[in-house]
Amino acid sequence: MRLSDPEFNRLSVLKKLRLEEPVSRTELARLTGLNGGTITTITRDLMARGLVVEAPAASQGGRPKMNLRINPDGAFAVGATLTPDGRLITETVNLRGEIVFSLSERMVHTSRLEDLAGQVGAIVKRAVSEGPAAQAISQVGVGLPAIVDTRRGVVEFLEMFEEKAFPFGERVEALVGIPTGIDNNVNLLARAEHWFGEGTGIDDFTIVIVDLGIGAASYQGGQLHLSSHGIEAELGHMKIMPENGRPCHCGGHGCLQAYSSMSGIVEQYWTATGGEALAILDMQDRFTDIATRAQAGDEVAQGLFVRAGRLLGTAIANHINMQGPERIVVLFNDPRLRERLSGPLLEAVERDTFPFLRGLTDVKFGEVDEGRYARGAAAMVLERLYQAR
Amino acid sequence: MRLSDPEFNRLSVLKKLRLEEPVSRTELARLTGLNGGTITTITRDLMARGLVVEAPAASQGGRPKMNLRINPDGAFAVGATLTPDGRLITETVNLRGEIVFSLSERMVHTSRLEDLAGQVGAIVKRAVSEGPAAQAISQVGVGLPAIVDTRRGVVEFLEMFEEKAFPFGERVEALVGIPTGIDNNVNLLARAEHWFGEGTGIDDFTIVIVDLGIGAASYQGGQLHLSSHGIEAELGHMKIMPENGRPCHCGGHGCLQAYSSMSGIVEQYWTATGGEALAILDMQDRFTDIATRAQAGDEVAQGLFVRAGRLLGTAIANHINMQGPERIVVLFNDPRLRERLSGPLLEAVERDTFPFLRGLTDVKFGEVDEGRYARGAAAMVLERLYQAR
DNA sequence: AAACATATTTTAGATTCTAAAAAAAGCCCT
DNA sequence: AGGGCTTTTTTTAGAATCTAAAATATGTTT
Repeated sequence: MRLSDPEFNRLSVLKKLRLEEPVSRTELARLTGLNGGTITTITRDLMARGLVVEAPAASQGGRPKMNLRINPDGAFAVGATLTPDGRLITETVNLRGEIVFSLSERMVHTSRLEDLAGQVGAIVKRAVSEGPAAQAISQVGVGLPAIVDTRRGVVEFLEMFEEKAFPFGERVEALVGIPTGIDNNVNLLARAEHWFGEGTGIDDFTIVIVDLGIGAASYQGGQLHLSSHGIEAELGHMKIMPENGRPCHCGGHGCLQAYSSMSGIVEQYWTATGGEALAILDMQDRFTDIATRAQAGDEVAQGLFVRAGRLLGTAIANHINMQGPERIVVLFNDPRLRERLSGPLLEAVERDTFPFLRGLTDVKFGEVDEGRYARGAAAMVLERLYQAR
Repeated sequence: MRLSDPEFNRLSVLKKLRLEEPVSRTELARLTGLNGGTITTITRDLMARGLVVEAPAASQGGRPKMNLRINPDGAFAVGATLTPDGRLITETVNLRGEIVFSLSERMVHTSRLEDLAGQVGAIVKRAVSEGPAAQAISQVGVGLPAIVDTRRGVVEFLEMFEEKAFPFGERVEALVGIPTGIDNNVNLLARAEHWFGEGTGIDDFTIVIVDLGIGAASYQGGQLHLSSHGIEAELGHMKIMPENGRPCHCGGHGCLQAYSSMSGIVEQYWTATGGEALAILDMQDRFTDIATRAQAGDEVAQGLFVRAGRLLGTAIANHINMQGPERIVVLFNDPRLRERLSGPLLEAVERDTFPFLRGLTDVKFGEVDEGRYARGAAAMVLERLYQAR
C-alpha cells in the first residue's frame, strides 16, 4: 500500500495551476511547497498528457519565466444529470468547465434501473458522437438525484425504483465505451463549486442547495466528504423543529426541508390558506404565484419566506458550530428564493453562530443552473484523471 | 514536502498492534495491507524505541510465530486536566493508558494565563518527580476547558481570562522540561475513546459529553477533526429550539445545552418551580436533588429528563444526518443522567435519523471519569511519538 | 534425519521526492 | 559584440520508503 494517494502532489499542482494560471514553474514550486525539480517532472508529465501547455512570458531580468496554463482542449468530459422532473441534460465541457455542446432529452418512464441506465447510455452516446471532439472525450460523469456510492459507481437508492445497490456506472460505461463515474447531483454541484466557483481554492467549505428540497455537501480538507457509509449530507432532514414539527416526505417531522425548501414553502402556504389559492399543478408555478403574492403584500406569504430564511440560517449556523468550514455557499433554485431568504438567513447565521466562531465562516449566495451539474462532472474528470493511472 | 504524513504507516502499524495484540508480524502485514518486509523494518524501529516487545508464541506447524505486544512501560505520559471547578488533576499513565500515579491539587485563583501556566507547570513538575519512572516520562499533555489551537499549543480563549492566543504549551514545557502538548478537554476525551475506549478501531466516530454543558468531538477518517479554525465542535450550542428558545450562557437562545445538560436541567427546574426547592449552592447537589425528586415521582422533574433526552437524541440524529459516523459515544457526567436520558435519547435518534442512514450508526453510552482525560493525554503522546521524529 | 510448513528477513529494484549543481536564456554594460 | 549578471528551469545524485521475490529460520511431521 502506498503512503497515501500516490497522485496527491500531481493533483495539488494541477489545482494550484488552475487557480493561478498563468504561472511559472518556480512560482508553482513556491505555491505548492514542492521542490523545483519535482515541479519539472510533474509538469512534464502533465504536458505529455496534453493537460497543460506552455505560454511564454516577459522577462524580469534573468532567464524569462515560461508560464504554464491549463490546456482547455486537453480533455473533454460529458456531464449528464437526471433532473427530478425526468429529463436528462448533457453538457460537453472542456477542461476549464466551459460548455462546448449541449443535448437534452426527455426520458421515457420506467421502473427499472437497468432500463434507466440504458436510456442514459444511449443519450450520452449521442452527445459524444454528435458533439465536437468525439475522440477527445476522456470521461463521462453522470449525476443522479439518488443515494450513490461514488467509489463503487453504485446507485444505492433512487426514488420510484425498487432495486438497491445497482451498478449504474458500469452499465453506462459498457454502453458508451468511455470511463464513466456517477455521483449524487448535490455532490456534483459541490465539485463544480470547488473547481470552478465560490469554493475555488478553499479546502473546507459546504454548499447548500435550496431547491424543491434542500441538499448539502462539503469539502473537508480539500476532499469531497463521503460519509463512512458513502451517503451524502442530509441537511434537508435536519430536525429544526423537534417538537410539533411539520410532517416531511421522509416520514419524519420538523425537517428543515418542510420549512425552507421551495416545496416546503408551497405546502405551508397551502395549509395556511386552505389551498384554494393554489389550483395549479406544477410546483414551480405554485411557488411563482406565492412569490408574486408576497411581492404584492400578502403577509402570510411574506411571513413564510422570512421564517424559511431564518430557519435555514439556524441550520447553517448549527453546521458551522459543529464543523467550522471556511465558507458556506448557498445556491438557490429561483432568484425569488434568493431575494427573500438571504436576508433573514444571514441574520440568523450571525445570531446563532457560537460567538467565538462568528465571522470566521463567510456565506456566499448563488443560483443553481443546470450547467453547473455538467461542470461538476468535469471536475470529477479532473480528479479522476489523477486517480486512474 | 512529503507525499503526506511520513509516519502514516508506522502509526497504522502501532494502532493495529494495540488493537490486536499479541499479534505476529505476518498477521500485521495482512491486517495493515503492508508488505511483510515493511513490517519487519517498522517493527524493528518500534522495538528499538522500546515501544514494542516480542513474546514467543506456540507453533502452528512451521516456524513458530513471534508475537509482538505493546510494551506498557515503553513510555509514560503525564496527563493533566484543569477542571471547571479549578483543580488540576494529573495522572501518570503507561502506554496502555493504565494509571500508575495520581496527583491532584487545587489551583490558586488568578486572572492571568501566564500565572495559570506557571501553576500548572509546577504541579506537573511535582507529578513527574514524585511519581515513578521520572526518567521515562516522554511527554506531557495538558487538557483545558478552553478553546485551544492544538497544532500551535495556543490557548485561544479561556473563560474568566482576558488574554487571547496565549502560548500555553510552550510555557508549561519551559517549566517542566518535557515536550508538552495542550488540547481541549473534550478533544482529549475523544482521543481517549479512540485509543482506549469505545472508539477503538473506528475511523469515524463522534463523542458527546453531557456534563455541566454539552461538548462534542469527532474522529474523521482516523484523525481527530480540527476545524479549519482549530476550534472544536460546539454541539452544546446547536440551536435545537430556534424559535422562543431558552436563553443560554453563550448569549444565544435555544441551545441544546440549555435543555439537555446538567445545568440546563437544573435551571429549567428552577424556572418551573420558582426556585424555592433549590436552596442549595452547588450545581451537582441541586442536580442530585432533582434526580431524587424524579425518582420519587415528581412529574415536572421526570418531564424535564425525558425532554432533555429527546432533544439530545434529535441533536445527535442531526449530526448523523450530516456526517454519517460509524458510531456515537455519549458520555455522561452522572449515572442518573445516563439512566434517565439514554432511553428517550435512543428513541429520538431512531425517529429522527434519515431512513436510509438508520441503523448504520450505533450509539454507545459511558460515563465520564476524570481518569479518561489522562488517558486522552496518553493517546496524544502515542500520536506525537510518531509526529515528532 | 529428511521432508515439510510457516514465519521472518534480506535483497534488488521501483517510485517519488529533495538538495545542489548545471544549464539555459535573456538583459545590461562597457 | 562579448562578458557578466540574474533568474528560471533542468539535470544529477542520493535519500527515503515501499514492494515482490528469494533466502533464511525454526519449528512439526513422517
